[in-house]
Amino acid sequence: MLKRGDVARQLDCNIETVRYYEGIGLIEPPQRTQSGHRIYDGDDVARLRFVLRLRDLGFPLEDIRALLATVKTGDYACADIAVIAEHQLAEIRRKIVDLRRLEKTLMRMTEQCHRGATPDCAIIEALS
Amino acid sequence: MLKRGDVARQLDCNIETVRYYEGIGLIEPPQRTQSGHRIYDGDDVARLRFVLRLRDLGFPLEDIRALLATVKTGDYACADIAVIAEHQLAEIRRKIVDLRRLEKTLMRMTEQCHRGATPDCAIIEALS
DNA sequence: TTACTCTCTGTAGTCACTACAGGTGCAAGG
DNA sequence: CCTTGCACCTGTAGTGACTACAGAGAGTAA
Repeated sequence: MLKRGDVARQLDCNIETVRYYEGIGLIEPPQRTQSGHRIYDGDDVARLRFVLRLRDLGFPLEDIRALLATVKTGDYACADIAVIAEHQLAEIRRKIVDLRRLEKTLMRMTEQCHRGATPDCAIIEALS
Repeated sequence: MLKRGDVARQLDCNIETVRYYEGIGLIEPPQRTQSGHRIYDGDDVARLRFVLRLRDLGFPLEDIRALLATVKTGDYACADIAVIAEHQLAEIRRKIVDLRRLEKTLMRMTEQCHRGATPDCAIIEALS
């Protein structure tokens, strides 16, 4: 039986994030002590870890919520999950493509720069 | 002389963004008509385009603000600009590395999945 | 004149947290 | 037993970079 701070330490997330996820209904409210302190059992921790792993894979919280709901019913096909995961994979690849384009542009710009002590800068030129 | 909507169309940005940038002091307030409508001249548009290009390169607005202030004084060395640009380049590369790691993880997970009609899913397994 | 579009203002909502203020609970040291 | 200090409780506000909306005034074409 862990308290909120213990859980946060164990899963390496911010203590406030745990309360936030409960507030928006992403995880179930845990048991409380008589004085009102939250106490988390092994299942609570496992469910939060599941959420955090998806988050760390870049899934938006709404997608995580939907995935949780699907998994909870048990009424889903493995193929459905694969579709969701591949959608997320496509999102990530799109972002990589975007960033690589930015990287190229910035690289070209910095290469042009003679790094002088005067304000006639190729970078500023390129932006104007 | 263009109105706000014209500027937004010309620079392909949201009309509200123009007002927002004025509100946070990122661009100077333009002239107004007698009735209070904003009117933008060529210089106004050029300055906004400069800001939008930096934004599209992923610079945070605060960095753009600082860059604008520096360029405005004219008292800067080309080398300083190069440092800022290379810092941003490093940021972008860091993000690419992060995303490529996520991509690999998700790829491995989806490859494991047999895409069946039952709920015994390798992806869910991997997350639990 | 009427109808329609554009602009004006201020404010609230988005996402995913994060930080803070002001108060209670709990556990260990003296 | 008392105090000290940390962990926890609640609600709320702030972050970044917009985006959307409500309600009112301005401009234009038929």
